[in-house]
Amino acid sequence: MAGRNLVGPEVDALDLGAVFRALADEHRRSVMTELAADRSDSERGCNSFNLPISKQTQTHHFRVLREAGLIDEIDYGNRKGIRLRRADIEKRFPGLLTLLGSASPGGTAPR
Amino acid sequence: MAGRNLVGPEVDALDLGAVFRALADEHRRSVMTELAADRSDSERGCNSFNLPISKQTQTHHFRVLREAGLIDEIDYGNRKGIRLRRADIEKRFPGLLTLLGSASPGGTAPR
DNA sequence: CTTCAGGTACGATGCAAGTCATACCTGAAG
DNA sequence: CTTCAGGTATGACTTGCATCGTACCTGAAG
Repeated sequence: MAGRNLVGPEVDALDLGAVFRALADEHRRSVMTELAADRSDSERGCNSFNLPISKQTQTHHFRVLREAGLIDEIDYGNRKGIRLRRADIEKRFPGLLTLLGSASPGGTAPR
Repeated sequence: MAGRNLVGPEVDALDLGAVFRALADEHRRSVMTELAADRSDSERGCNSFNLPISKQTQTHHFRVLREAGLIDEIDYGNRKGIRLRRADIEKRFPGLLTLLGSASPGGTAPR
């Protein structure tokens, strides 16, 4: 079976407040930074991020990211796929994903 | 007297987490959106934003914005000036201020 | 069928954050 | 001096949120 896409907000309904609230958490931001860095936008598993938190908390965080409209969650029943909504984000909030890359406080020019 | 500038973090020390946490609040984000919209970057008074909250809470919010490195607070003793750190923000997080402009969920083209 | 791993639902807990009340400080104007 | 408006400090309250424990669901492999 192809898996069902769990619902998130439409492109036009994306709220900047929800996005900032979602990105305010360290763990969620690290997930988004990883996703933004991978330009192939391949679907990833939930535990491919090595988050140092319990699985219930991971469920919570991915839900927040989805409800903010940042990722898609594909439900396969006993496992789940994560995909970045790059096109939608770039359309609604251009530059946001680039911003996530310039996170490290040593910045874009380490040398 | 010229007024003393209250201390905030240096440009290189700006933390994206603190910035997102600061912008997660509605009131602080509205202040930042107003500041970002004014390209003259003139110094503004604290009560020129018409925030529907008490003055103690306003003190709190401006402090958070300053500690995140987003604004400067100039202390005149019995009043205070607010100035956007546009250059620093653009240097460290290019595109962030533009992002604040595309906030409204009807977007850049209301009509 | 049973077993097992990945994921969710619900509830409880602990902590951070937004809010305001009271009291106090600061500088300008009478 | 006194008065007054803008701002801050401290403390209390309340809400939101990140976290986890227990229990349950789902699909795949024996």
